[in-house]
Amino acid sequence: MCGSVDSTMVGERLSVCGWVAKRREHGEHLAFLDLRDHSGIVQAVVDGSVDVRSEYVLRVTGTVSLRPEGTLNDRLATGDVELTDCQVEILSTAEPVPFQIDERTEVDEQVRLKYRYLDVRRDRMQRNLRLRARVNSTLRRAMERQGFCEVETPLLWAPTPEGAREFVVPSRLHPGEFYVLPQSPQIAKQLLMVGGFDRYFQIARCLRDEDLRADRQFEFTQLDVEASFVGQEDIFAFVSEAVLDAAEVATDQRPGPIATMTWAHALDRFGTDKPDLRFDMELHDLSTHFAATAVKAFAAATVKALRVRGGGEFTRSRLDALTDQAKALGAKGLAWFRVTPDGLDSPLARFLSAEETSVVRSVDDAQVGDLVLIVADEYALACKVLGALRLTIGAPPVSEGPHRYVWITEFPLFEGVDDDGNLVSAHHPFTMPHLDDLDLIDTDPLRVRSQSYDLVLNGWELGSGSVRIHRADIQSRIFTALGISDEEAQSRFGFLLGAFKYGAPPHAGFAFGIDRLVAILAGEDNIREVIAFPKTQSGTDLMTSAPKDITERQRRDLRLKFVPKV
RNA sequence: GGACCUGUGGUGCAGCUCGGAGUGCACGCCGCCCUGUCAAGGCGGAGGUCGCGGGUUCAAAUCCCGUCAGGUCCGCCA
Repeated sequence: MCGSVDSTMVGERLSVCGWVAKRREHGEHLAFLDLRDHSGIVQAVVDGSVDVRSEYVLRVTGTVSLRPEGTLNDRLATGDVELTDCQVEILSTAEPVPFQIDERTEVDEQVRLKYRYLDVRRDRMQRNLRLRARVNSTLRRAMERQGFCEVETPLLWAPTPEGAREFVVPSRLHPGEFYVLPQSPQIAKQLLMVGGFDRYFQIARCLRDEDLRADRQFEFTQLDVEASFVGQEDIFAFVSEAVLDAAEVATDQRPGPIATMTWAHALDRFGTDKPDLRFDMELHDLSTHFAATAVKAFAAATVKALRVRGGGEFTRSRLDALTDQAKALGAKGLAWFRVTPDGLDSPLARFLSAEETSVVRSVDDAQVGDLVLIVADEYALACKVLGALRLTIGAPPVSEGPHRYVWITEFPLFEGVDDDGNLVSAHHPFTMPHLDDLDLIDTDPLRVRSQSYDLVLNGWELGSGSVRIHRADIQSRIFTALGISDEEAQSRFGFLLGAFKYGAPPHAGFAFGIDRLVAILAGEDNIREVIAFPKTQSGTDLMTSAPKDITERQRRDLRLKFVPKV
């Protein structure tokens, strides 16, 4: 390979294949070719008459030689040698490429995606995709070492109208009926538990027809895990082992044990269930100090504050931008206070009582030159808004700083109520409630904690899991709470409930997004950078032009008719 | 469904506030020169629907409206 030619091979006659990265001509009798493959670049010395251009594919047969004194290139791994007396065989010619296959200029992503096969020829994508391959194999080995068995599950599954929107696949043999592509192998893996595969895993493709984001594609890959006769702590141990192995492979450093934090703490201290722990800036609750305030802006259930070190320097326009962000997230406004030697500098300062001034003045040990931001609102909204401002102000780029993993535990079982007044599962309907909270299901359901958990890395949710319900009586109480009748439960999940009648072991599991893990390990802030052929934000593929029309014949077979939007 | 940012030779940018001839820079491409370069160098050259449509104006890359594409985010993602 190009990159592995070195001085130990001097004198050897060898053939290397690769692409012409660069040609440097020096007249009739001398030219240098940089021959590139994924391993690196090697220089071949050829006659000036050799007519090759950038990105031609060559087989160069030459003698490995030490470069003459004074011509070594220490910026090239193979810079002390070169190939001489070369025979050049052109395996393929190439037209000028739409962008250069090097790292010198950032190319617009639209162009990169259209010519993705050229983009992946570049070093960045080579590195990222090869890192991903190593992470995959590391995860697989870690799971096998821990006694897990890899089982594949179907891509063509039955519709379960619950949760994420599914991709639908029309059936040819059963016109008018449909398969769906799985949002995750959730139910399949629980059936495998019933089937006696007490330790299952799979590197599984999941598909969700929801809007795309920097960290979300229609199709993504999860390390999917489920085990019987185990609890939350066991799952943490299994998954931590795999994740830390992968991190070690990627960074040559094994992170320490992964800490845990309850959902309630994460929300309270960081304003989110996926805290970025690379920096401190915690939220502080001032509600009790403002319980009887005369300041209208602070008359709310919750008053939360964030101290910004050095934020006294923020310009008025930056404060306005933060205020706009707060409002966009639903806050009525954003109160800011500059801490100065003379007290608080703020439009609201003169309305505060002496005691309130002193509370604000000393939030989180604020010093002169700091800024204090305050949001007063319902608890959840105040947390969400200040949590977002915390990230805007303090979060380093994804590619910077340490990797801070954390387990978030004790999520609420229900996250709210839908339009019909029924409770909605926070995770999924098979999540085991916290056993201490069973009695709250009927009396105060929103306070029921669940035995579910997330794994978070640098503010990104890597994945989630839970202890599952294996007892019919508890499952039935949950369905009742969710407003799912017996009949409905039977028609939606009948095969699972049926399976549970024949000896369901207690089980628990987890699944995390490999795309997201690899992106962060690669220092990328976007999972498209670790996916060979990703979709755009509007779900198109700029290379293949998918989605596209199908043929009349295909439509006929499927008995599909397109109804235009009116 | 919504907010914001971006769109100028093949690529990356500048030009846009404050309208005045498609102006400039770097890379690439083509031709010629060059026997030790490696971001090679020198000389010359080609290459444009300023995303698209409309409007304002004597005049639009520039201002206004609409639209398309890409991105970031909100909603959405059990």
